Amino acid sequence: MRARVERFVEPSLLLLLRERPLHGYELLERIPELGVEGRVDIGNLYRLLRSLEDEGLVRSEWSADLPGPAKRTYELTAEGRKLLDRWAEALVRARDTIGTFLDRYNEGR
Amino acid sequence: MRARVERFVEPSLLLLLRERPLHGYELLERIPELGVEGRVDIGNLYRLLRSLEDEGLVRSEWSADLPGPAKRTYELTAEGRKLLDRWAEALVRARDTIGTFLDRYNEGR
DNA sequence: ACAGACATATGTGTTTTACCTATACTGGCC
DNA sequence: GGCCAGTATAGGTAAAACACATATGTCTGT
Repeated sequence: MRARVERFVEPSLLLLLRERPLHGYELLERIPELGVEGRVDIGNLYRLLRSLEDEGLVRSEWSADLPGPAKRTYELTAEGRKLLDRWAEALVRARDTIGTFLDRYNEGR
Repeated sequence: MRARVERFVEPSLLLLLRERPLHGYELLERIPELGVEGRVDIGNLYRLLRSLEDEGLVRSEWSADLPGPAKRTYELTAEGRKLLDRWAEALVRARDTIGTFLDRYNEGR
């Protein structure tokens, strides 16, 4: 699809996990709260979570206590928290950039 | 590199070409005006221009008149103009989404 | 004659994204 | 008891996007 802005899933996961530990499927359900456009692919979401874990940005364990299917609960590490802070800075800059773009767009009509 | 917002080159080309026809190398030089972070790969920029042309979003021809090395000058088509308008709408939504994200980020400190 | 800036272009490997399939547990319904 | 839908995690794979490198040719200044 054309005219989409991407790369928003990773910071969304980090922000949601800063608030409290969640498992993958819950993250999938909550991401729309943050205004992410289009559906997030669940397969890629699990892969992303595992790669974040490999890099020490999140930590997980199986939650044997919870009812229902086996759930892996993720929580943010101190490193992950730092990455979220860097994402927030990047997003502030991105918002400014978009503003500059739109001002110039609106000048030409 | 982590914590970057991407996918900004295509709308930038369309916006610059709406203002006036330019050739690839000029586009490369002007993109930073729009606040795009990081350097844009020149090879991919030429490829993107040709794929935009294949889709009828821009039109080009060799400018034999201009001095210096052979230059291919691009101009925006009506279709390209429409795509730019859709990009502008998408970017307005993206800016709002970033705002929502940052509000929630700042709530948690 | 050579170096450096201008200009376009291709090759290629990696990362990201989209789409599809597989597996398994649980609850409600008939 | 059998079935289905919803919950939950995960892998396979092809396409698209991106980064990095190389090739080719023109023109300007020294």
